Amino acid sequence: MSKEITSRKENYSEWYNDIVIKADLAETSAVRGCMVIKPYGFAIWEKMQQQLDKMFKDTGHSNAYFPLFIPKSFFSKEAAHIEGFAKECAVVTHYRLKASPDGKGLIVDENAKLEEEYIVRPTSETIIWNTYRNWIQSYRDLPILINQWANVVRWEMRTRLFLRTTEFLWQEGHTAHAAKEEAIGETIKMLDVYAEFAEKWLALPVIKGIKTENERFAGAVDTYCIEALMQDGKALQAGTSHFLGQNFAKAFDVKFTTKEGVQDLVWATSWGVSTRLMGALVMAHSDDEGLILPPKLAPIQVVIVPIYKNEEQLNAISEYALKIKKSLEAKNISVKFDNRDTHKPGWKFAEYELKGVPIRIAVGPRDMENNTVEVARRDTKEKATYQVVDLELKIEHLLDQMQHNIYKKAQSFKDSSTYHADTMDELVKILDEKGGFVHAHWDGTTETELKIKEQTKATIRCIPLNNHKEEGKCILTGKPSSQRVIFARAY
RNA sequence: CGGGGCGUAGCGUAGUCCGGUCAUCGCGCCUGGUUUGGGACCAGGAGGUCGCAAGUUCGAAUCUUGCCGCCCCGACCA
Repeated sequence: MSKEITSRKENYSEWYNDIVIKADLAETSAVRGCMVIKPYGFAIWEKMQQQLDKMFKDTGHSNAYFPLFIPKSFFSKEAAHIEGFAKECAVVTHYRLKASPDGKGLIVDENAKLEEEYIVRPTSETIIWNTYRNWIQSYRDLPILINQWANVVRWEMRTRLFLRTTEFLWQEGHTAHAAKEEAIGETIKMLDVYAEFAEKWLALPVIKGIKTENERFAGAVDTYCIEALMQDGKALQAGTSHFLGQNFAKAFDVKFTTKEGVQDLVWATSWGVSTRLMGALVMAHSDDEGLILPPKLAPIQVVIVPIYKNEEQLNAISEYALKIKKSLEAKNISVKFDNRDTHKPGWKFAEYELKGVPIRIAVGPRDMENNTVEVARRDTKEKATYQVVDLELKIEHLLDQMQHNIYKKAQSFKDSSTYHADTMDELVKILDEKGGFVHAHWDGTTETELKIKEQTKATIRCIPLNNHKEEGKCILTGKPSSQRVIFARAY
């Protein structure tokens, strides 16, 4: 967390909420723990969706849709999975209301009690696997590579805008395969898709890794994840990809006939990212002036603000500005020309900075005389005067440069916030003073992991993929360890 | 669900201990004028069941009880 941020607000959550709300991304709703995603915020989510959807399709997936309600009986088939979600499910028990006898409003009609309750999906594995059973008979039916864009509900005890809301939007991929290796390949492939998306689009460096048994998704054999670091030194899981083995096939009796004519259980994966990515975006890049959006996700990439003294001047500038707007749009750059006369230029500058618009172009009479514009970039706050000739090429280049710069900045923050600890004291000291990712030896047991969590509030975020082997001793128990794992306090 | 804090105009707030011209101030909003290269200025104006309900009292934003909601910390979790 930068000094400016700490000085501005004692509490990081408050600072974060402040930006989310003031930048017009979202607000809390009357519904417990839910949020209203406002148009500007949703436009960013749509940009993410678009790109992810493209990447899913490029890797052979199709979209489909499954019901919001899951019969309770479906939900009680995979034991580990159920245990993981049972304590945070919204349950539908009735299907009708009636007028209250006292004449005040409505009450639940007890005569309309459902014979079997429905669970509002906390995730769709169960209903999807119940459906896949009917779709799969032969190896010829495999693989099934489906993604769903949906909302899910988890009745979490504690909620935070974007990071953990009761209802959230996400995509969940659910695939079925004939061979174990193929399913594992799919799991890794989608993890790579997420990592590429995070780095190239969110401008967010991530660590790809595998979760410990303790942190694993309920019902999975292996859970892979991408972990990102926020500016306050806390980690955020930004995406997961699970190898489900044959757990769901067993639970839902999904068998197929192999080429050799024998019955076998299918192999499964599931993977997802959610509106939590919006939270990651805010917490990774914002500064005290507000949001900083990577150009690739900015709903408005360039805003043109006219500076004028009277209507006549505005008309002249408008003509000048609209020409620029057109030339930029020809390069597929999204441009807003803000000619509102209800706000002054200074007000608009601050407003668009708060909203994270990457580039601001100011045009006034002085520029018209000189054939120039003033270009201000959000990430560094640098201002420069540009000649109008080939402006679209310069802006296009600048947007690329900014995308890269925002990533670089986050990366150097991540690098400088990554530490090694060889004792518990060191771990605690680093976590208390700086936060960040801490590489440390661990004996591989859940027991030790939980003890460390109890003492430090840090969890093992992941065991990095392609982790280099290194002999050492567990920082808690001193037992031998063959590699370091990543500890951090997390959201 | 535990611990802490809070609820007064669209937003942010003073006032609450010690009940009585107390409904304060700033931003925003409306009207008029002057302004416009970093959140303009002046003048005038509109806007409030003081979260809800009951109680104490001659009198309640203020005291009591109950309820509701929000924020932070914890447990839980993407």
